[in-house]
Amino acid sequence: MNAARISWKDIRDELERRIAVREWAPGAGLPGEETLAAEFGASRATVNRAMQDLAARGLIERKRKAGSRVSENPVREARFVIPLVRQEIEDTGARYDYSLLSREIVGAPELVAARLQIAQGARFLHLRCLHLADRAPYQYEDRWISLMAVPEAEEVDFSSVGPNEWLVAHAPFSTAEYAFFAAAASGEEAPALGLPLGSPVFVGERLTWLAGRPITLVRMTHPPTHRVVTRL
Amino acid sequence: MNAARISWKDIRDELERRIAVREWAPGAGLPGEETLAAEFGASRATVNRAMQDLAARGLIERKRKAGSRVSENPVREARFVIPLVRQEIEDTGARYDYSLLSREIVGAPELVAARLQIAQGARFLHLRCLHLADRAPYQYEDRWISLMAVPEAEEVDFSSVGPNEWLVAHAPFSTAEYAFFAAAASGEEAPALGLPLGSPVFVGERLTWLAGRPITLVRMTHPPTHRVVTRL
DNA sequence: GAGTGGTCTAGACCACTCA
DNA sequence: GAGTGGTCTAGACCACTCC
Repeated sequence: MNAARISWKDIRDELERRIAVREWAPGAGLPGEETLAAEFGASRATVNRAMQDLAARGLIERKRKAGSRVSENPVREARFVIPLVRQEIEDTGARYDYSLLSREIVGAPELVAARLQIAQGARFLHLRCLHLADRAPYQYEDRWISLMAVPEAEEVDFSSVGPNEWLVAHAPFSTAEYAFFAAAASGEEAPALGLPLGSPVFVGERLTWLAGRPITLVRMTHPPTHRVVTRL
Repeated sequence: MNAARISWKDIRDELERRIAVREWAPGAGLPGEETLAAEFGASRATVNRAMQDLAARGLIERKRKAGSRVSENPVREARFVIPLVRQEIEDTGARYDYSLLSREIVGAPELVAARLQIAQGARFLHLRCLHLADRAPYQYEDRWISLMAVPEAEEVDFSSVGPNEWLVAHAPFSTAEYAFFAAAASGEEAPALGLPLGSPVFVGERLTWLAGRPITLVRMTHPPTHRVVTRL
């Protein structure tokens, strides 16, 4: 035996290289798995693994009978990690602080009910919190928790543990929707974040469900210095 | 034969269900692949495929010798599709229009050079464009193209084809970095988008390289109605 | 050292889709 | 109908990591 057995990652990288240098132009067909397997001296399963990876990232499109081809419009996908605020802050080496600004049990207002597709007036726990990085406001959190879905939350005092952390540990979810957008700092957000009213803020909104039942809705507001970054 | 052979997706879904209903709590260990294979009446490779999928989505963590365990902090990953503006607009059924606002060849200013990690003053094509959806401003594009990396761009008149579309078809890239953030509309952006100066805008910034050489830097500015949405 | 996941192989059958 | 990808199997060896 001389060389190490070829890995599916090697094959993937080589295929990716050929696409990058236009050896296979966009729209052009790739050789079949069998052919490539022979070329690389690997089994078809290994080639398949490599090509599945490329397909999953949108670099190639695969169809039975038709074969594989380089995507015309590389539907590039960006992947963002969505960590807990605390982790996010501590990972930068900064000190994390948390404070609960308000806590009340109320019927869901129209806006919240509509967003979660439930009846207006359902009992909810409404929390307002602030997360700080090195004593500076990092994120203002406005959260609604369905007491129908998570009744235990009613007994919890969120003064020392953030609702996100508590929910992660106590309430599983099956589906989530996440949205990013820019907005003007509201009369609640601006003072909490120490910004002038109407400043641009970066907002992340998240909704989660378990088996169709809404669990929580949260609006996370960041100062305009905040960036969400990813590499492709 | 009675039942269809079990699929790795079936196994994945079943494992995911057990995690969702806390049959396996966060932090708890999962059975080994061999055990699960026996339970499901499948081969270890099939179970492996299912578990790899869960691991890729951050639901479980896997370690040799230690085994697999349910993630304590489900490091949920969000995946966003990054389409061409035109596609993005036309997919909503809206009419797409494009206009070139300015085109000039200049040395890279300090800010751009720093961002791309190149020498200041390198020759760049600087374009300013506007993309409209149903006649309304949708995205203001401020783009820098390295003429060293893409010399053909110098001959191209971008009055009818957007630089993004042209680049996708003519300039491959190997690495890209993408960032989202909120900002206040600048003196260039505000009038182009028909917004008051200083309005909150949603900005996407993208840098691409081919084999270490910078190709293009683009800042895409959207009105505050813009949302980037994803489902997990 | 030993257990668990990571990966490869060779062969097989199936399912989708194009012609 | 036939070609190509999708997937499963059974067995094997390797690599990492914990003890």
